[in-house]
Amino acid sequence: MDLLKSALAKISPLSPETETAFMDAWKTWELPKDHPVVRESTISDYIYFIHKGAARTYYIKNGKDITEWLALDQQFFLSITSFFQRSPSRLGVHTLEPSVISGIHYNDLMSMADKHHEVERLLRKMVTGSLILSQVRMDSIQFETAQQRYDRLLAYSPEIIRRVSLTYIASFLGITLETLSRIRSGK
Amino acid sequence: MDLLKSALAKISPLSPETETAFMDAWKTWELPKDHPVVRESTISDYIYFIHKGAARTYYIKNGKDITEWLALDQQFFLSITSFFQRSPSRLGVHTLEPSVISGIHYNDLMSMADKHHEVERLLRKMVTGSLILSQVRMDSIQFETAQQRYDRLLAYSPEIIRRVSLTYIASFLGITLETLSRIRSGK
DNA sequence: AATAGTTTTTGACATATATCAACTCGGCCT
DNA sequence: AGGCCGAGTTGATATATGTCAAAAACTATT
Repeated sequence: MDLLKSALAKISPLSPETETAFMDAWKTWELPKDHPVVRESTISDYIYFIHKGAARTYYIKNGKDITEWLALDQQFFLSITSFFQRSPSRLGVHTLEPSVISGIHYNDLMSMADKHHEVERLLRKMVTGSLILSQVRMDSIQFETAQQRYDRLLAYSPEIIRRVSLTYIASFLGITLETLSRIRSGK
Repeated sequence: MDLLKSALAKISPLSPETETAFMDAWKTWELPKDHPVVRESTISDYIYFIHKGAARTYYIKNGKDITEWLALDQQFFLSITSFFQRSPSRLGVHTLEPSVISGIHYNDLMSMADKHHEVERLLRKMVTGSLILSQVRMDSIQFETAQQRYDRLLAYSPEIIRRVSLTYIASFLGITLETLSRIRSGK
């Protein structure tokens, strides 16, 4: 729980009382490799935090499996549209390694945000961070070549390249496995 | 000011006292056509609301003028990364029509969000809405063809196509003017 | 109405990346 | 150890969209 606490504290500090109450709302699961976390076509009710391990957010687009997000140790992840719009998402999530994952349910988070201004602020900052990331990623997809996107990932998160299979990385970067392979071999 | 009030109320209601205080923090400008709103390479200090008119958010990427966002009547707009990260942005904004625009300064917004839980909640919901939009747009850029993106814009906001020049629409859709022209002529 | 200026269209060609298909590599199982 | 299976590589070809250049269609101004 300490990793989660300190990850949250980095985003926005909570008073001791609020923190205690807030931490109580999180549940924790220990999952083996290749285990589902969120089933496709359901409403994704949780924001997750991965203490240790790796998880992949994906969906099927035109019969193809697309990696939407890759989360390694100490990262948060969620199905944004499903969670906030309370609508079933095409998104699924599964572990890529044995992982320890915590999650907080939408209802619990919202009622805490309602009760505690500090939690509302924390949530606002988390969402803002996500939004900035989303903008950067959009820019990258729209204007950078496949090579540049790969280089950016390598710089930003070499861990991903070390721990995740190329098939998943390719669709995460929005390119095919073949193109990624050619990029890595240097043309 | 009523348009702004009701746009805000639609996102998250404020108590009468908070609303009064909050509305006071907004400034309003009346601008002619083709007038700058935010200069490039400065920190964008405001979240804007356009009562009536049209504005374009743009930046220069590799010597090209790229439209980042188009806002018509009753929409909010801002330079997300610059505003929240407090960093100079490459982003500029200018009017495309004679417009009435209001804005709230970062410092004022943040101090109000600090003081009033309700404002914090409003801000959180605005950011969440932006995030969802950003996700949808990313998905569109990554997986839809130019034709599909144009069709989507036509369905979602025919006003934009009626009032904004094709040059700007093209870069907003992430395609060239020539490609857009061919799409419109039906191949 | 004529001119000048901008915006849009059209055409020929270039290019990054996708697609399809075959081959290779490396780990895993009995 | 041999063989199998999924993952990754390599090659040939296809395609959507970009680039460059010129023509045409609007718009505004005198």
